[in-house]
Amino acid sequence: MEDWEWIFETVGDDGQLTEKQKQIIKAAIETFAEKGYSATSTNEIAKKAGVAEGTIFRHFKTKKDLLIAIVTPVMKKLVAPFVIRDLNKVLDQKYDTFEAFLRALIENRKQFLERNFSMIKILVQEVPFHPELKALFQNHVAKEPLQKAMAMIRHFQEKGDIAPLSPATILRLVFSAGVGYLLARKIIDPEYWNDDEEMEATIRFILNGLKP
Amino acid sequence: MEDWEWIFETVGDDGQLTEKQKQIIKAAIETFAEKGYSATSTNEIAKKAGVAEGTIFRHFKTKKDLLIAIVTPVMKKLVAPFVIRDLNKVLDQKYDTFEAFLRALIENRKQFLERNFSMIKILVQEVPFHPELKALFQNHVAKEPLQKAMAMIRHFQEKGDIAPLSPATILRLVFSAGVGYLLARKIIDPEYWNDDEEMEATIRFILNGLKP
Amino acid sequence: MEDWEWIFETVGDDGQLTEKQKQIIKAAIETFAEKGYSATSTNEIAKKAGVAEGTIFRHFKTKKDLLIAIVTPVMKKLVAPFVIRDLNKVLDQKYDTFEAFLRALIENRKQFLERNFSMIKILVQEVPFHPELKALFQNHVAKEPLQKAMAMIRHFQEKGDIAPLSPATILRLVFSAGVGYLLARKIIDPEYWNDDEEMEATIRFILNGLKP
Amino acid sequence: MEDWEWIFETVGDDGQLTEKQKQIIKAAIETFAEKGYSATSTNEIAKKAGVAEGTIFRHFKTKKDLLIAIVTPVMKKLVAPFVIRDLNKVLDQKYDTFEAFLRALIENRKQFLERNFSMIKILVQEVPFHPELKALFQNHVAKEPLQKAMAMIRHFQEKGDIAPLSPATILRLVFSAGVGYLLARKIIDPEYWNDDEEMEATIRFILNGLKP
DNA sequence: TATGAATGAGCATTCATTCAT
DNA sequence: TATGAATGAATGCTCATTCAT
Repeated sequence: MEDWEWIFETVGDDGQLTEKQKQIIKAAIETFAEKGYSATSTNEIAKKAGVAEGTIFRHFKTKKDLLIAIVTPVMKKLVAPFVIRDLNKVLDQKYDTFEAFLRALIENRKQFLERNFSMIKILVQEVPFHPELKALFQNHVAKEPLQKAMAMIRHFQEKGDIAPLSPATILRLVFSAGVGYLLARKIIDPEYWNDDEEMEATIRFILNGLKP
Repeated sequence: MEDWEWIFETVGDDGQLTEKQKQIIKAAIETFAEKGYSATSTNEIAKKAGVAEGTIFRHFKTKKDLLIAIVTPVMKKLVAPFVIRDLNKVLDQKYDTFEAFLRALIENRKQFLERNFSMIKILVQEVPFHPELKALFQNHVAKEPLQKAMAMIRHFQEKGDIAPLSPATILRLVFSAGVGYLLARKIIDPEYWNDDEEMEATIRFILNGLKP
Repeated sequence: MEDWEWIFETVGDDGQLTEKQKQIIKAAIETFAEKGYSATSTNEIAKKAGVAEGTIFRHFKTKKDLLIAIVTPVMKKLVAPFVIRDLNKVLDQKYDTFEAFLRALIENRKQFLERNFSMIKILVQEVPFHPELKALFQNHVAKEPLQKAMAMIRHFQEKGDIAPLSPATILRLVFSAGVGYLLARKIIDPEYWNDDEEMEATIRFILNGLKP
Repeated sequence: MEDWEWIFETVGDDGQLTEKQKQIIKAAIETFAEKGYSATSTNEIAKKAGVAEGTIFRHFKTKKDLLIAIVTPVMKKLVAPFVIRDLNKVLDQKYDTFEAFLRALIENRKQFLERNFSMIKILVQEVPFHPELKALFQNHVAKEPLQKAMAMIRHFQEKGDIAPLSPATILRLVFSAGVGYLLARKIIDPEYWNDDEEMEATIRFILNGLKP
């Protein structure tokens, strides 16, 4: 069982996936990530999964359903750190400063990205082309998590940790810098990449950039 | 004649494209951007361009050739600001400070993005899936322009405008913040987006973040 | 069930062909023979076979595979009389004289040609244009059968039935006369063709021509 | 100017062919012989001939017309030895015996085959598939030449040189043996082919086979 | 006369999906 | 539940032929 197989727990009504279903999802993730959704044939997925082509359509009514089955749980987990009950308690107890919070957040998302790179790649590639996925995105990402994230920012602004800009702007700046760092790690040849230094530089950059 | 039709001047040997070729390229850009390269059929392009399907293949031997004909000139222009002879002269004469340079750069790329959004969307979407495009990218983007950009950063470091971090790291940080800003402009509902404020905030963020 | 349907027993791994596959092969034989391989479209074959075009490609990966599936078993049977174990026993027991052997051979091949004319026509027409078929021909026709045929000729030379020319030359002369006879039967208007007389004349011609 | 270019003198109304037309015919002969008529595209012929595709259709209304322009003169020349005025004079003056005639005939056709192999290959391959060519064949080959050939045979029968079989049968036997010899020469590896010996054997075989 | 761009029907092949077993 | 044969529409691409230049 691999690291990213948590996905199997979230699909389906009762959290029960047969072995075949898992094989299909796994094969689909690999192939969609490698060649793109449109350029992947169900035949190819069936072969890689070791099942008959018909079996795919027994479990996922259409090819697009298969895509949705992959993308939905990833969307949810993607913004997991921002779906918190008792947000303020967590902040008060765990994160004295914005810096502490930022370090924890980046570290956490770094691990998530590491373990789910293929799925996130599919998500990013395909959302622009499928209205269903856009709707999913709006539901799972653009509503509650966004509010929570901005509440966090306000919290640290009140504490005087960061400048009194619009929380949406700050979110965007932090997000850009964070995603830029995470993406560069995956793209740049490890030979030229000193991860500790780069992470430190990124955090310094954000903190200085947002100094009140 | 639309804004982005500069592309027609760069395609072909002698810069001569027939009207039909232009129609095909235009239709292809629209459709590739809307549905993705793989999900677009040549039949669809032909209809949108108002030509026979065979005509497409007279001018572009394969569907992929058509993609390449679109993507190649965009790649070149994408990094145009960093392909400069007499780099230092330009910097000395035109940009007293890093801030001036940064403002000019963002403004310039903002216009480019505005006029070429579809083509850049295609480029970003398809590069990961086509080795030929990756190779093009390496030739046109990852070599000379990167060197030039880092030389610029060193220039401003020597002037004491920005912190003495590794130029590659600074490039990444500025690039992340810049792209984040440009992307947000296009994605976020204009009702909630005050462009002047956001640009100002972004520039402040970068300058503060990189203060020596 | 027609005469020539022995072909179905030799195709496939376990000699099992579905009804659809048989329909496809039958339609392909008819059409290839009538119009030639290149001038026949898979659409045409599908219609004549009463199946969907896709069905052809489920069973024969390419159009050329279909050709090969037709031609291979015919090649094997074409030289069947010369693929014999215990060659000498057969000759000693069954054929006292070269004449007896020659009569039996011509009669046997006459029937084979009658029943497989279309397939042999395809074979002869297409071998020159397809390297794969040439290779098949060399394997199935030009090796063992040729050796066997020449051994037979030597056998009758030793018995003093035929002149002591090179066996290869004799083979060629007999083959030319035999094929000439078989071809003429099929081409010449039956009204002008007295088969018994022509066969007798051909056999006399060969026997006299090769008298020691 | 190559050996077989006599073909150019017979095509066209007034025996005048432009250089372009010659190039086209030459390219067509090469390609038809190599890949077959149906498998050859006019584009391919145009490229090989160094002319525009439209030029082909200016000179030969359709692709089939081009085939006919190639095949017709070859058909005429193929049976040239049997299209003779004053047949008996020729026979009395030039050929004392059937053997002398046979030798001269084979030698003459050998040279013709040598010089026109590609065109004869096309002729043999395509006649079965094109009713127009079949009609041409009947006109040019199956009428006068056949009568002449049979008259020759009767002449030698009256002289007592060959057996009193039906002239048609004798023609067939001689033709089979002759074509078998000519074909074998072209097909069999020259290393294993002693032409003088084989020709001698073939002539002996025919003469003995037809001895009265 | 010669060109080569343009055509649209036709090509072999692949596709997502269905359905009898 | 799982299979894989069957489908026919759709795919990217080629074809012989036409026609304005």
